[in-house]
Amino acid sequence: MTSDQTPAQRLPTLEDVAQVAGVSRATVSRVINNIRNVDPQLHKVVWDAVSATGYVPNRAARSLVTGRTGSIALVVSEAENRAADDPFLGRFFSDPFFGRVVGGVLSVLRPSGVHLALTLAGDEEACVKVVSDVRQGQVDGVVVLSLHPHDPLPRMLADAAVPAVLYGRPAAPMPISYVDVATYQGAKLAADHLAARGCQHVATISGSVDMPAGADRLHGFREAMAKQGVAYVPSYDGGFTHSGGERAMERLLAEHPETDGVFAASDVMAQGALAVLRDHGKSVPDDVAVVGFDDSSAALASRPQLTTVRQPVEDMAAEMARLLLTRIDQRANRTTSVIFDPELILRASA
Amino acid sequence: MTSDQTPAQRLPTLEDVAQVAGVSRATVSRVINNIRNVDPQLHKVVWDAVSATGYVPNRAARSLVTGRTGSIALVVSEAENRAADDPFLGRFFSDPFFGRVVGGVLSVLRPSGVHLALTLAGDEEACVKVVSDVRQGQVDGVVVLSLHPHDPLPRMLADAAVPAVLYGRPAAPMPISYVDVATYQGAKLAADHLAARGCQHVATISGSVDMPAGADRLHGFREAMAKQGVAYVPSYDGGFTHSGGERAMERLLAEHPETDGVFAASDVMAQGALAVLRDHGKSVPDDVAVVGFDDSSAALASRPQLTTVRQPVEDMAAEMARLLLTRIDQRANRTTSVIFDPELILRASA
DNA sequence: TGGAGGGCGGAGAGCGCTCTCCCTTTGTGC
DNA sequence: GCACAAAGGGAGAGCGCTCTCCGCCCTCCA
Repeated sequence: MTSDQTPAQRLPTLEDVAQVAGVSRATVSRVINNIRNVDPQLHKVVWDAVSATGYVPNRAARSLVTGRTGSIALVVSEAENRAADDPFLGRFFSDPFFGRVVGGVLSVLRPSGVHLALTLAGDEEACVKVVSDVRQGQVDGVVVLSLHPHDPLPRMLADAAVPAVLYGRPAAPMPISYVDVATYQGAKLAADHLAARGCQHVATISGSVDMPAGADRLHGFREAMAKQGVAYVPSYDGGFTHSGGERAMERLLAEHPETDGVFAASDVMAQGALAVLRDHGKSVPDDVAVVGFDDSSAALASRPQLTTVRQPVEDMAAEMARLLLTRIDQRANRTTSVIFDPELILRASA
Repeated sequence: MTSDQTPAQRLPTLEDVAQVAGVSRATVSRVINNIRNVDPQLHKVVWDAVSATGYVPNRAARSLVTGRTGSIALVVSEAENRAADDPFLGRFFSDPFFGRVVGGVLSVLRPSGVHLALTLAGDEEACVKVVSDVRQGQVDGVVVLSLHPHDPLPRMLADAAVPAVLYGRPAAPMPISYVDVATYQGAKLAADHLAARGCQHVATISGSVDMPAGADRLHGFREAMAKQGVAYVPSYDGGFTHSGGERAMERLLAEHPETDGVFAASDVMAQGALAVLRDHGKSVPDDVAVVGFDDSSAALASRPQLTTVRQPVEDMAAEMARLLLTRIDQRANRTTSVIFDPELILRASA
C-alpha cells in the first residue's frame, strides 16, 4: 500500500499547497505568516491553494522550529493541598466567575489560534511544575487565578521572570503583571449609593483583610464614607463566606440595631446577611439596604436580588490574555498592570 | 556569539543525554519510551544521564513524528449561542460540578503528561471547529460536557468517528462513548429512602423530560415507587431551574396539600421547593421530606441542607479520560460506555 | 546602455524526536 | 567447532515547518 492510496488520511502540507500554487514552500510559508513583501497576486494564488487543499498548519512542526508552543496555561492556584471537591475550590468554581474568565481569555486566544491548557496547582509541588513547564517550553506562558493570599506561585513566577499575568494584584508587591479592578472606586460606588439612598447608619461586612481584595474593599469603603461625612463605619469580618456573612450580620444587628445600610465585600456574604435580616424580620431594602460586591450568581439567587459592584471580568480576562501574548511576543520582561473600572449594578436590595 | 555561549538558554536534547550516557540517541529514546529490550544496566545509565542533564522531551518534536499532540480538549458545549455571562452557562459553572470534572480528568491526564485544552463550543460553528480541530490533529481527542439535549456536537463527533467521550448518555442513541450514572438506581435510592421514612404521599418535581437526565430520573423514581406499592406519583415539571422548582412546588401544594415527601430531580429545584415550603409554613423534613439530586453546592447552601443523590463525578470524569486515552492509543474506534453507581447523601432535609 | 540596488522567490539546512533498518554480539544446538 | 537465531544497539531518514542565504530580475539613474 503506497501512501497515495490513502489520500484522505494524509493531511495537506505546505509542500502540497506550494505545488498547487506553483510556488515554493518558503513562499507559502511567507504568505501564511504574512511575512515580508510577497507579490499581492501571488498572495491570492497561495490563499486559493490553501483553501483548495484545506491546508492547516501543523502546530508541532511550527512549534519545533519557532520554539513556541502556541498554548498558554490557565492556572487555578490554591496551593493549599485541597481535594477537588473541597468546599473552597468548590466555592471558587461555584460562580460564573470562572466561566466568565475563561470566556474572556478565550475570546482573545481563539483568533490567534492559541490553546488554553487548564491546570490546577493544588500544592507547592504543582507550582514548581507550573514554573518548570513554562521554562521547558511546555507552554509559552501562564495566566493565573490565585485564590489564596499566601499562594507561593506568584512569587515563583516573578522570580523565574517567566511570562505570566495574574488576575488581581498580588498580596505582596512583586515584579509581575496583573489586571485588577479599581477596588477603592468600587467601594466608593457602594458608599455613594447607600448615602444617596439616605442611609444614616451604615456598616460594612468585610472580607479577610489579609487578602488585597478584603483590605481594599474595607478601606475604600471607609474612605468613601468619610468623604460623605461619616467618620465611623462599624465593620465586621465575614471572611468571604456565607456563614461568615451571617455571623457578621448577627453581631452587627446586636451591637448596632440602628443600622440601615450594609456594604458586604462579597455577594456571598451579602446573601448570608440577607438571610439573617429576614430572620430578624427586617425588610430589605426598606429597613436595611444591602449592597454586595462581585455580581456573582449569589447576587441573582438572593431574595431580594442584590444591588452589587460588578467587575468587568470578561474584559479583565481578555486583557490578561492580551498582556500575556504581548509579553510572549516581545520576549522582553517588562511587567504591566491594567486597572479596570467597576460598575454598580442596581437591583432590589438597595 | 556561538551557541555554546548561552548554555543556560538551550534546553538539553536527546543528543545531549546520549552523549552523557555514552550511547546513541536511539537508545535514549528507547529507554525514555520504555520500548523493546534495553539492557537493564544501560537503562539505569540513561536515566541517570537524563536527570543529570535535566532533560525533558520536546513535545513538538515528538508530536511531529508520532502524529499525536499529547493534548486533549475539554469541550463545554452548549450550542445555543450564549454569552459567557449568560444565566445558563453561569448556572453551569455555578456548581462544584465543573471543578470536580476537571479534577477527575486531570488526575488521569497529569501522570501521562497529557495537556487539557479548554474549549467553549457556543454555537454550531464552534462545534464544527471542534471536530475539525481533532481531525487536523490540533488535539488527539475530546471529552465533552454537553449541556443541551439538542446539542449537535455529539452527533457530529459520532459521525466523524473521532476519539470522543461524553459525560452523560447522549439524548439520541449514537455510536459514541460515554460515562454516566445509573440514574434509575439513583432515583430508586431516593424513592426507597422516602418510603423508609414513612412518607405516605410522595410526589416528584421533574427536570426537562427532553433531557435524558430529566426523563430517566422521573421514570426511575416512578418505577421504584411502584415497586414500593405506590401506583401513582404526582409529578410537576420544574425544568431544572430554581424558579421552576418553586412553581412546581406551589402547584404541588395547591393540588396535593397532603404531600409529605418530594423527590426533586435536581438540587437547584429542591432548593426552590424548600423556599416555597418555608413560605407555606411547612417544616422540612417533619411536614415534608425533600430529596434532591446531584449533590451540588445548592445542596449545602440550602436550609436545611439537602439529602440528595450524588454522582461520583470525579470517578466518572477520570474514567472519561481513561476511555479517551485508550481509544486514542488503540486507534480503533470501538465505543464504550461505563455506568457508575450513585450514592445517597444523607443530610437534614429527608 | 551599463551598473547598482532593491524587491521577490527558491533552495536547503536544520528544529528534536521516533522508528526502521541493519550490524554486531552473544547464545544455542548439533 | 560451526551454523543459525535472537537480541541489543547504532545509523540515518525523515516528520512539516521556518528562516537564512542567495540569486534572479526589474527598476532607476547616470
